[in-house]
Amino acid sequence: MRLSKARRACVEAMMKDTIFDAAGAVLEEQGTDGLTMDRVASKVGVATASLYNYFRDKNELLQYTYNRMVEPFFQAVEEVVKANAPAPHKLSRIVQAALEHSAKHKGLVMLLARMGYQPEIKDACRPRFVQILTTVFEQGTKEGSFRPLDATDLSRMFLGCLLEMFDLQAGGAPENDVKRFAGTLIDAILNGVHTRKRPPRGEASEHLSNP
Amino acid sequence: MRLSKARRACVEAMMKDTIFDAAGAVLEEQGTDGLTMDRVASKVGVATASLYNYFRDKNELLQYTYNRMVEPFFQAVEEVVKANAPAPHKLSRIVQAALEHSAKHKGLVMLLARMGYQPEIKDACRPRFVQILTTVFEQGTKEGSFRPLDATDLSRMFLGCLLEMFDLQAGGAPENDVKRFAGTLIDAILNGVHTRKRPPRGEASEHLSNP
Amino acid sequence: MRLSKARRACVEAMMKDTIFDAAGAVLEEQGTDGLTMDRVASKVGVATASLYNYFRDKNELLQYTYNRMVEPFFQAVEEVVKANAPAPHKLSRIVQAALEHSAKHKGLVMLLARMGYQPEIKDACRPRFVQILTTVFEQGTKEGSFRPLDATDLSRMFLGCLLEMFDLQAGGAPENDVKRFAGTLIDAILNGVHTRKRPPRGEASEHLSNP
Amino acid sequence: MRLSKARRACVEAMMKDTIFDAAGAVLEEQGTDGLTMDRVASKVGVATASLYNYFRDKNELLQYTYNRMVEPFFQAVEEVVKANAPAPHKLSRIVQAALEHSAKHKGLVMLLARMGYQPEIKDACRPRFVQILTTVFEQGTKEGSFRPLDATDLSRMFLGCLLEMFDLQAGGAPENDVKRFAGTLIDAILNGVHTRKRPPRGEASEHLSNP
DNA sequence: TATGAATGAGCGTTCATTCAT
DNA sequence: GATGAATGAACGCTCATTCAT
Repeated sequence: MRLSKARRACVEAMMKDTIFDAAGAVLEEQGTDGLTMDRVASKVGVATASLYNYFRDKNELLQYTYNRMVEPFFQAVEEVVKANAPAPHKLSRIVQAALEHSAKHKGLVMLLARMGYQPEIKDACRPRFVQILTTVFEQGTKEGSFRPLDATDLSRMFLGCLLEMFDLQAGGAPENDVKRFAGTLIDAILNGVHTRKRPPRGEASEHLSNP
Repeated sequence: MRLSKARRACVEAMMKDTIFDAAGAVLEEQGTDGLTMDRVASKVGVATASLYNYFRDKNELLQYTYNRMVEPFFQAVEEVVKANAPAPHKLSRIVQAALEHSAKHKGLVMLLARMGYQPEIKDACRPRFVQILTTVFEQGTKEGSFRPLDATDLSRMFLGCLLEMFDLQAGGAPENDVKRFAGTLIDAILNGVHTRKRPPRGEASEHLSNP
Repeated sequence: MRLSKARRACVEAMMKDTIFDAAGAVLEEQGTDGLTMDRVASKVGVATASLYNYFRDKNELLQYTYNRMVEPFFQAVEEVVKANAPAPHKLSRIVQAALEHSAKHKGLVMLLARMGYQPEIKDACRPRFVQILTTVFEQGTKEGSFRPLDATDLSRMFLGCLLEMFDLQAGGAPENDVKRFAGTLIDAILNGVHTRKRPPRGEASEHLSNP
Repeated sequence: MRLSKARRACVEAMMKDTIFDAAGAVLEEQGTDGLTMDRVASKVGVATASLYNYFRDKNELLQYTYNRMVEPFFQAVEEVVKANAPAPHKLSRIVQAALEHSAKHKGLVMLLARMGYQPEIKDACRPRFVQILTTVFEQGTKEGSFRPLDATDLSRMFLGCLLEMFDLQAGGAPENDVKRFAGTLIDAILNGVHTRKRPPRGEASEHLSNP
């Protein structure tokens, strides 16, 4: 009986696994809008109603799926962040992690590329990712290697750039293009696009005057 | 008969205008997902079926609407680009234009914030915008004020950052936050986040080594 | 064009008629719980979705159907009530009207027999009917032919008895039984069940003492 | 083995008890339509499937539940009926019993108020109650205190009136209104609504002439 | 006996699209 | 060209019931 309970939980977890896989597959094949309960169920090989034994409603299934799909990537990123390394290095490691994970899972890419617009995905992924990135930018500022810009703003920018990278990948761009983009991204974010003779001093404000 | 033909075209254009306005209004009121043919038609004051006299299907209507909706913004951007000014200046002017236009038209923001994921919107807006930006980055490189990075990559990055700005706005962030983000964006893109003692030289590549 | 508009309205009204008939038929055959949109549509011979061109949702269709179903009966009752006649006479005329209408329309009977419990039906029918009856009882009291009892209470009682009569009919009781019930009902309500030697004087209160 | 059989029966009876309680609770909380097998099972604390070891199907469970729920009320009524008292007195005692029991158990009221329409409830409760009432009216006639009207018809009328009282209660009417209704009910049924100078003699028949 | 799991049948509703007039 | 009407194909979700363990 004690064992039985554990086994039940295990079986349930496995079923959730299966559903997750199916949802991922449907996501890859049909896109975010094509992710219907019917399709997931049919991919799993069960009746649609059965899904409701594991998830209260579609939204719960989505949350779970999205979370699990990005979880490995987020863990990789968090590992990078926790490591003992200078902030700039961490940034490029994060880009690299993104590159690796998205190369493996097309679904993840489609998901992240759409992180910007679907409420369910945003709620599931965005705040966490922004926060992770923020710690890196704050670290960089503390270290003295980053200028004292708003860390949240920088995180969002960085996220926006990463999403573009995912979009590039989702659009079927050749691997080399994506890698080059990753390189440009890191370089530009860290060093700026300006050619530089001397350190900058509030140059931006002279460009962006208020109307 | 020739005249009649012209008049036909004129009337058709006017009707398209009206439909466009209606679609914009629906977009603002109901959001991207609420943009149904029924609602557009009812906003126009015609029968739903009538829309199909002007657009083959919903997608065509969307393409048209999205294109026209971003047109003023794109024109403003293109004006900036055509002007005689250094590239860095143009970039901040573009951000400013984005800020102004999105402040005026809620629909535009919702639209652009979703440029990242909806195929219809992407197809309608993205290539053109990327191309416009590319000319600016290429100009900067020619001028010698920008480092010789891949202009397309930079454009995408910049676009990604702008989309984040739109998302911020679409999410209801206070105006000040959005403006601060705009400032950070320009500053970071131009000057990089690094504190700098000496000019950079391929520093990124040492961070982003291939696995 | 003017004509066309009128014709449109007419056609729509006819369709509502048809739907009404179908709903009535389904009601008779399948009962209140069996009254689904699918069944109504299939009875009409149109697609389920088509019903939504005439009614916003199921509830609206129900309201309309219920109202129209009881309307002839209510009108007959109201005619009785408006007539120049003593209240007791009106009561028996109302019973008679109920008898006649329910004999014709089995659906009406099922409907009214269930007036007591389904919110949609209650809302559609009950208040109006109670109010009509109330005026009769008030008239009786004013005339001096009815004792000064609470008119609303009496209306409810009377309604309760009528519903029983409908239930009898809905249950398939032979016509004679129903007629006998009608007679008993009127007799008992008007004269009471007590054998009487002397006029009553608050006799009820001595029976119904508060706990 | 004989003992085991008895114990089995006992355990089964206890389980039925528990299910009954749960069903009653669900009924009170969720209403007649909310009475699903899932909810009952979860209230009991067993799996839904387990309910089917005690009841063949939902209907059987409902029959059992409804019967047991009204049992105390019916017993009180039967006690009144069996007592040595004049029929009129018994009627008001029955109303009083109804008042008391329904005041205690919201579920009972919801149940009885719907006795008029739900087949399961009707089958479970109605025939028995009508029969009980019939004996009272027959007694009254034998005693000479009731006029020789059809006892079954009177029972149905009386039942109809009681259901209205329950409906009043179920609708949330203030206690005073319900009590007043009870008083009016007894008074009107016993003495009629007519003001009376002389004993009635088949007056109703002159009102209700056949068409 | 108890139950976790599965499921078929059904429901109300939405929406892009078509077609005869 | 305009449109009222119709519709098929989905979709998310519920629930009584079954069955292997």
